[in-house]
Amino acid sequence: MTSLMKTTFGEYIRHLRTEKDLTLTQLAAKLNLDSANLSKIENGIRDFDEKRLPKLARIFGLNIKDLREEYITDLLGKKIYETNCSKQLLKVAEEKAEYRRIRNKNLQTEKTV
Amino acid sequence: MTSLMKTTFGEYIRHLRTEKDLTLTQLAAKLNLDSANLSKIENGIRDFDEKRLPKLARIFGLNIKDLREEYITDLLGKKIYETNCSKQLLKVAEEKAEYRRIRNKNLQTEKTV
DNA sequence: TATAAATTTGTCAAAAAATGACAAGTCTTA
DNA sequence: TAAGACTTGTCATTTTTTGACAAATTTATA
Repeated sequence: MTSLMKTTFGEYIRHLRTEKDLTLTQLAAKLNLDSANLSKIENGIRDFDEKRLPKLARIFGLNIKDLREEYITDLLGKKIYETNCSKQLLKVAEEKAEYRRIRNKNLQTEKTV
Repeated sequence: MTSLMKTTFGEYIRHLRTEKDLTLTQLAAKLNLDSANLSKIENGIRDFDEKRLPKLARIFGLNIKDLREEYITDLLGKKIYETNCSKQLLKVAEEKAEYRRIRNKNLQTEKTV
C-alpha cells in the first residue's frame, strides 16, 4: 500500500486529469467514455466502473494494485458514509467479514472430505 | 448498540425463525415473501431487502435500530469480505468516510452563505 | 465583449442486476 | 412411505445502472 488519497475517487481522477492538462473530452476518449458522464463521475454523481480501472492505470502510469486499493477504499468509504456507520459498528462489520472468511475456508475443506 | 451477532444476516434470520419454531412458509408469509426466496436469503444466496426490516423487527419483537445495525454491519462485512479489504485498508476507507462527512457539512454551510 | 472550448445538467433508451413467482427437486420425520 | 419442510433452478418483471446525446452554463481567450 502506497499513500492513499483522502478524497473521493472522482476527485482523484480529476486531480490526475488536470495534473496532466487533459480535458474531460480527452480523458473520456482514452477511457472510451462519454465526457458528460466522466464529468458526473468526477463530481460524484455517477460511479466509476470497476472494469475501467486497468485502462485508467495505464493512462496515468499507475500501479493497478494501488489503484484498485484506492478504488475499494472509496467504495467502502462511501458505503460507511451512506449507512452512517460508526467506528464501533465498523469494527463489528470487520468481525463479520472475518467470520465469512473462516466460514468460507471451512467450506473449502468440507468439499475435500 | 446491543450485542451484535457474528454471523451473516441470513443465518441470524434462521436463528430467529427456528427459535420461534416457525417454518420457512410461515415466516415468509408474515414477511410477504416467497418461501423459496426466504430459503435463499437464509442460505446467503439472495439478500434480505432492507424495506422489510421494520416488518422483521415487529415479527420478532426486536428494536428496529438494533436490527438495522445488524443489517448494515452484515452489508459492510460482506463488502469487506468480497473486496478482500485488509484492516489497514479499512482504516483508509473509514478516513474517506470521514472526509465525506466533513465535505458534506461544508456544503451545507456554503448554501446558507 | 464575442466566441470558442470546456464543463455541467437533463433526459432517455438499452443493458445489467435484483426481485417475485412458481415448478420440481431433495431431505426429514412421523 | 407419505406429508411437510426445505432447496434449487428458471424465468418474467421490476429496478438500477450505464451509455448516449442535446442543451445548457461556465471558463478562457482572441
